[in-house]
Amino acid sequence: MTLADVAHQAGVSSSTASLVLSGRGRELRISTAVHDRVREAAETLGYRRNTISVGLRKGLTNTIGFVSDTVASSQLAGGMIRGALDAARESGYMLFMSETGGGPVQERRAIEAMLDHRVDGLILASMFTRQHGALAVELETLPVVLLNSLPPDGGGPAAIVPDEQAAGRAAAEQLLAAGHRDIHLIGAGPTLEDAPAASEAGRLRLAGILEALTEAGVPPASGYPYRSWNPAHGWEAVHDLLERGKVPEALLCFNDRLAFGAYQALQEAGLRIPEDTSVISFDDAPLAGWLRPTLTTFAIPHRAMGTMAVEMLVGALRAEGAHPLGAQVHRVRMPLRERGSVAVRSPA
Amino acid sequence: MTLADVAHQAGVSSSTASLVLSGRGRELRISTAVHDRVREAAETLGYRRNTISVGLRKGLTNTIGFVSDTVASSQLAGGMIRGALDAARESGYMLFMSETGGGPVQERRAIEAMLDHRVDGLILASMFTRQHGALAVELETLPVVLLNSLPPDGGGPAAIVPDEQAAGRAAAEQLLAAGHRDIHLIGAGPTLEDAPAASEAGRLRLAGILEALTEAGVPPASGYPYRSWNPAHGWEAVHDLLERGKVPEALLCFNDRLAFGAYQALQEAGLRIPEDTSVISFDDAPLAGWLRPTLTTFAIPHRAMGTMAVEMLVGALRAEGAHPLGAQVHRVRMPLRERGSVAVRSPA
DNA sequence: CTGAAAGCGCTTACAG
DNA sequence: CTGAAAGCGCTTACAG
Repeated sequence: MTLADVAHQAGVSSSTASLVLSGRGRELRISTAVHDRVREAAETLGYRRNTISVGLRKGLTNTIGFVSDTVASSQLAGGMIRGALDAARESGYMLFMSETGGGPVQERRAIEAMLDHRVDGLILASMFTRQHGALAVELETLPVVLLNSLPPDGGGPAAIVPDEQAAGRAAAEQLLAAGHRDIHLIGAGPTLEDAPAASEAGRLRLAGILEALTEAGVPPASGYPYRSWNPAHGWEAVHDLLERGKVPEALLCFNDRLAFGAYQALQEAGLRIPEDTSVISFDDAPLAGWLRPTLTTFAIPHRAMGTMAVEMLVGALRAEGAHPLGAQVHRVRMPLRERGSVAVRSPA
Repeated sequence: MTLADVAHQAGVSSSTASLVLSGRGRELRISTAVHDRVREAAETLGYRRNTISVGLRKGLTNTIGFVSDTVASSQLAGGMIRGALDAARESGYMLFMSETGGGPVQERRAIEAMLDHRVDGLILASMFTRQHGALAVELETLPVVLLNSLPPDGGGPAAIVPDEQAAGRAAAEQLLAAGHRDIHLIGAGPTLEDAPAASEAGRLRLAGILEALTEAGVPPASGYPYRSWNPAHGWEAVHDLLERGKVPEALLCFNDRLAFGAYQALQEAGLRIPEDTSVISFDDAPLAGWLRPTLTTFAIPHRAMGTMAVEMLVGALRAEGAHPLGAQVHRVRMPLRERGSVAVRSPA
């Protein structure tokens, strides 16, 4: 079924059929009769426009490349894909997916493959918030947005990241407002220097936390920096804390997996959450809703970020055709999921 | 940079340049000199073949569509995407991703979009193993594979699913071999009728379990059927079990989330795993490795399944060009991850 | 208001 | 051994 078939069936030229079917018929004052005949022919023949030929002819493929390190397979940030996919569908774009595993060489190859397929725009997504390496020059010719990573030094494309620092502040403020003064940091701290080097999120969360605590005149009671943030680390930190003989009033965990480990250590010691110890955290992984009690945590707005990435791209494409996007960094608010792990402490 | 540019630079026609660059030069005995000149021109000009024009000309796009209900965003089966992406890269294919949310109308639309973009083959993936609904007729013209779902009644495309029944058998046998005779089923059972209607996995796991237990003359001590399998259900079941005053010897949980809930109830009651109660499960979610003790569970081989789907498609495409795949159902073995939650019971 | 022609960038018979 | 021509299925000036 080609356009020629439809045109023939409707008894018009393929130019006319093309005009009608692409919606430019009215504008060019094609008669209603012809209009209807073409529409009907297309309908009865079950015609569908061949996107490939359109792509070749127009130089635009209605296609966006989504290159990530391990977003799909790591099962932690699927929301970004969901948001991107939804927004793409809304705007009539298709998404090419690709995973690099994180290596710059693989990233380069993945991007080349995307370019070979003539994507109209490109999303470069990261599992964890980090600073992105230098980008290939070819990328200066089409709109690119960094999703969950920061532009390389010396400028770069637009970027979308969670507002980690604000969330850090908010987490500390949440505990302070609940009356806690004995606040332990699990994952980083106690000073600004004790942040995992590779983690932008860690650095910013810590900065926000320390700002709020300092302003309140309540320095952290302790800090347990770790390079990676898994339950075993959370368990270890809290186990150590308890061995020193003190029951912490409040634990500020740098992510939900650490909080899970903290739960385990607390519960093994017979302590109750939140009556004995309050816990607050970041990420809002599915886990957070499964814990007992459910975990109060600041969500990474993955889905909103994914949506935003596609919308920015589509906006740029519709604006003046495939021009590079400015180098703004968009920081998206991390919403608080208030659940059951923070207790209000009655003033002593 | 087009082929014409390369040809011009090398001083040959674009036919010749095409032949050389597509690797058919040797075969057609093009002179080494010309060969080298074309290669060099392509190199220095940074020529990359325009996949879109090739697609139009050949009618083949080197593209596979991956339509799922919620595989990427549910964050439970990311391995399927990973496997598919890896295999596609290996074979020089690109993957279009799309998520339908599960509705048949949305699925239909997603498939049409894929067809409009002239994918060479199609993967229809499900989050949970289920029977797939009827497929549109258009799909009879290109290779399709169902990933993690079974063909509709009356035949259909090839399908890849985990071998749930064998895993059910193996799980029961594992507990029996460890000397357990007091085995409680959490999630389905105690009889074959007590399976969640919508879950193919539940039905088959249960069938396998009951086969093995019946053969051993050890009927399940109890069964707790649930329609959905979340930690809260696991907790509830085990809480109920304990309220009846008995400490179960072994819990056979229908997935890791249920097992997590069982852990919570057991630990809140001061029971030790696996000393007091053994626990075994299915899925091998990331959670399984985070629990204390780590959870013994049968993994869903998501990644292998994803790889297999692409390889089958590519095989069919390379064989005799885009013919439909036979209706075999491939059942992939679910490997046991033997960890710390099952104890050997000394004979009383 | 509608049609004929050119062209997007390739590949593939077909000549020579 | 190499080149000229046609054609994949569209869209877009350009005529009329």
